[in-house]
Amino acid sequence: MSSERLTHRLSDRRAGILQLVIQDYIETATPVASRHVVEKYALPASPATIRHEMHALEREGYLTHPHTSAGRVPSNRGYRHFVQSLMGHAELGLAEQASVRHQFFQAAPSVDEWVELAATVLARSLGLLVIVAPPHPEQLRVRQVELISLNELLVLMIVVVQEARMIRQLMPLPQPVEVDELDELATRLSWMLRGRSASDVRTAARQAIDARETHPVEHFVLDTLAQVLDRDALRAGNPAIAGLGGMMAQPEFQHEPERSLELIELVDQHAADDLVPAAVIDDVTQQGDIRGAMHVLIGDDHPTALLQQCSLVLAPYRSSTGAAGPPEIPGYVGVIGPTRMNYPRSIAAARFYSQLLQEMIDAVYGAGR
Amino acid sequence: MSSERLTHRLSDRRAGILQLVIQDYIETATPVASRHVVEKYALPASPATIRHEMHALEREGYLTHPHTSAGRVPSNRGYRHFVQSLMGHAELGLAEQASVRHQFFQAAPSVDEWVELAATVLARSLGLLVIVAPPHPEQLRVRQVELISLNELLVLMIVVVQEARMIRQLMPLPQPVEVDELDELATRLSWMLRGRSASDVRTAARQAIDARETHPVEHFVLDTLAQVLDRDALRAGNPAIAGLGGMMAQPEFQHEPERSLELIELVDQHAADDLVPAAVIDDVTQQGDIRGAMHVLIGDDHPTALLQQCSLVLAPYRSSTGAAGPPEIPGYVGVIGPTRMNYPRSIAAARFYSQLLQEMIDAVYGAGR
DNA sequence: GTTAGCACTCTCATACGGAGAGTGCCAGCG
DNA sequence: CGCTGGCACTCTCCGTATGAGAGTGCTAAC
Repeated sequence: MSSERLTHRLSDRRAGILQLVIQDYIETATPVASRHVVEKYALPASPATIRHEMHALEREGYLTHPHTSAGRVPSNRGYRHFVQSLMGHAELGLAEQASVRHQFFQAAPSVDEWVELAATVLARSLGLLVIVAPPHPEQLRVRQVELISLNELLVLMIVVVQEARMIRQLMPLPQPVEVDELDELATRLSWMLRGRSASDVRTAARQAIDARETHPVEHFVLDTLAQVLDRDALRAGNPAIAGLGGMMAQPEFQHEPERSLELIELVDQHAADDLVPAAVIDDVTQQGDIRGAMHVLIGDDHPTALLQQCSLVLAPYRSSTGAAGPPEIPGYVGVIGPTRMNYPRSIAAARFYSQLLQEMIDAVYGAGR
Repeated sequence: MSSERLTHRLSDRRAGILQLVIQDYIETATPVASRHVVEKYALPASPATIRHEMHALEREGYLTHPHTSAGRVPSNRGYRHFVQSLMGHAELGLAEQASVRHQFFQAAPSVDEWVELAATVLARSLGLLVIVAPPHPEQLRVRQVELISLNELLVLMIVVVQEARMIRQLMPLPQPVEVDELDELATRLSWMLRGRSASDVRTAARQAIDARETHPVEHFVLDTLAQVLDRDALRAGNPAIAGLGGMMAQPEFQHEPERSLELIELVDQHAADDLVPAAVIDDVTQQGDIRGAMHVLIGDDHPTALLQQCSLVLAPYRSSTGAAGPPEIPGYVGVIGPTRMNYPRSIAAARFYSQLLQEMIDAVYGAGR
C-alpha cells in the first residue's frame, strides 16, 4: 500500500528495462529471464546487471516472480505504468482501417447490425473477447398505443415510441373485452400517455386504482405497458459479444479449466453487466464530451472477481444527435483480455471502432431526422 | 460392419441389462461395472452372470470397454438401439410446459425473439447446447425499390420484399448521380423487378450490360440489389445458439481442452452449418408434413468430425402459412450433447419447443394475414 | 557501477510401485 | 445347461522419487 503511494522516479534505464520486460511478456506469455532480454535486445550490459535492476523493479512493485527460479512477470502496477507512461500512442494501420470501413458499408444500415459486426470483426482481429453496446435513450416515451384484438382473450398491443421504434407485445386478458371497448381504451390511453415514460405510466396506473370508475382491464394494460417500456429500453442497449474462441485460446486459460468455465458461462448468458462494470458507464454518462475518452481497467481494478486476472479497455461513444436531444446512455466498445494483452493495439482498435460506430450512426440516422 | 447387418434378436434379459447400463451411464458418466448394476437395481442374478451377458452385448456391438479392467460403456450402436426400441416415450411435465408457455407470452411477439428465448430457456433446462432456427422463405422477392440520396455519392437503398420485410442498404456510388435520375431509376427498377428473386435480378444485370444504352449506375445498383436479397434471405434464418456454458460443464469436456476449444470456436462464429448438417435440413425440406418428425443423429452419424463424439436431436417445424404459400425452409430446434445425453428428456423437450414455436408463429403471424 | 562465478531453489517430465477396480475364465453346483 | 463363486490378470490412478534444466541471488573481483 505505502509503496503504491511513493512515486518513484524510475531511472531511464530502469524504465527501459521495464518496458522491454513487459513487451516481451506480452509477446511470449512466458516469464522473461535476465539473460533472455539481454540477448534478444542486444543490451550493452550483462545479465547480472539486468538482474540487479529487475530486483529493484520488483522491490518497487512493478514486477513479480511466480517462484524463486523463474523469470520476471509484470505486476498490475507494472502494466498501469506501462499504459500511462511507457507505451507510445498507436494508430490502426490504414489498410486495416479501410478494410473495416468497407465491411461496415457492406452491412445493412442498422445499429444492431453494426454493433454485431464491430464485435465479430474486432474480436477476430485481436483474438480477445469484445463486447460492443449501442447508445440508447435512457427512457422510452410513448407516442401512441394500439390494441388489436386477436381473439376474445388475446390482444396484441403495439406501442409507438418517440424514439422511432415500434414495440409489440402479446397480452392475454384476465377477462373478455369487446372490440369497441378496446378501441376506446386505446385512444384514451394514447391521449393520456403521450410523451410519458415508464415511471409516469406506473403512477397513472396507481391513480387508476384509486379512482374506481376506470375500466377493470385498464390497470392491467397500464401495468403491461410500463413493463414493456422498461424491457425495450433495456433491449435497445443489448450488447453484442464475440471472440470467446480466441480468448479461450490465450495461454492463460489453457491450464485453468474452472476459470475458463466461469467466463464461458458469463458470455453464454450475455452477462454484460458483469463484463463491463456499470460504475464506469455511469461515470461516462455524467460527462459531456466523451470523444476519445478511453478507460483502461487493469487486473483488480475490475469489480467482478473473475475478471481480476483480466484487463478491460473501454472506448465509450455517443451519437451526436443524442448529445443535444433527450438523455442517452452512451454506447461502448470494450475489449477484455488477460492482463498480458497488447494494450497499444487494443486501445487503438477500440478507439477506432468506437469512432467509426459514432460516424456511421450520425451519418445515417442523423441525416434521417 | 457385418455385425451391424445381422439383426440380432436380443433376449429380453439382455435387452433389459443393456437398458440399465445405458441409463446408468447417462446418469453417472462413469463406466458401469457388473457388480454396480446388480446392487443398484437389485437384480436377481450374480455379477458373474451379468458379466456374461455384458460380454455378449459387447460381442454384438452394443457396448464397449475403455480398457481391460473398466466397466462397460454404450457404443453408438447401443445408443441407437436404446433410442429406437428401449426407451419409452416421454413428455415434458405439465408444470414446465406451463412455465415455458408463460415466458413466451411475456416476450415481444417477434420470431427472432422467440427463437432466442427458446434457445436460452431450453439450454438452461437441459444443460446442453441448443440451436434454434426460424423457418424462412427460400428466396426473397422484390416488391418495390427506393433509392434515397444521402449525398452526392452515397445512396440509401430500401427494398420492400413480398415476404413483409424491409431491407435497407447503404450504397456508395462509383460516380455522382442526380436526384431525379435516381428517382427515375428506382421507379423503373420497381416496375421491372416486381416479384423477381435474387437470381432473376442477376440475369437482368447481365442483360443490362449487353444492352449498352442503360444508365452506367444501373448495373451497379442491380448487382448490389441481388447481393442484398441473398444476404437477407440468409439472415432471416439466422439461428440462436445457447448453452455453451452447460455443455462445457459436461464431464466429457472436462479433460479435453482442445476439443472444447474447437467447439467454443464453432459456437463463437455462429457456425450453424457445421452444427446442424445441411443434408438433414434439405431432407426435411422435401417432405410435406413434418409435424413431430424427430431426427436423431448419434455419434458418427454427424458429418462434422468434431461432433462425432456428440449426438444431435433435431425437431423441425414450419409455419402453417408457409406450407400452403411460397417454398419455405423449415425451422428447427436442435439439441447437441455428448452421446451420453439424456435422450428421452431431450427429445421430449425439443419436440415441445418446436411445436410451441409453430403455434406462436401461426397464432400471431398467421392471424395477421 | 559492472561483471563472472557459483550455490541454491523451484519446476517439469519421467519412472516406479502399490492400491484398487473389474474383467475373463474356470470349475463346480443346482 | 445355465448360474455362481473364486481367482488370476490387466489396466488405471495416484503419490513418491529422481534428475535435468532454467534462473535467480549473492559475493568477490574488476
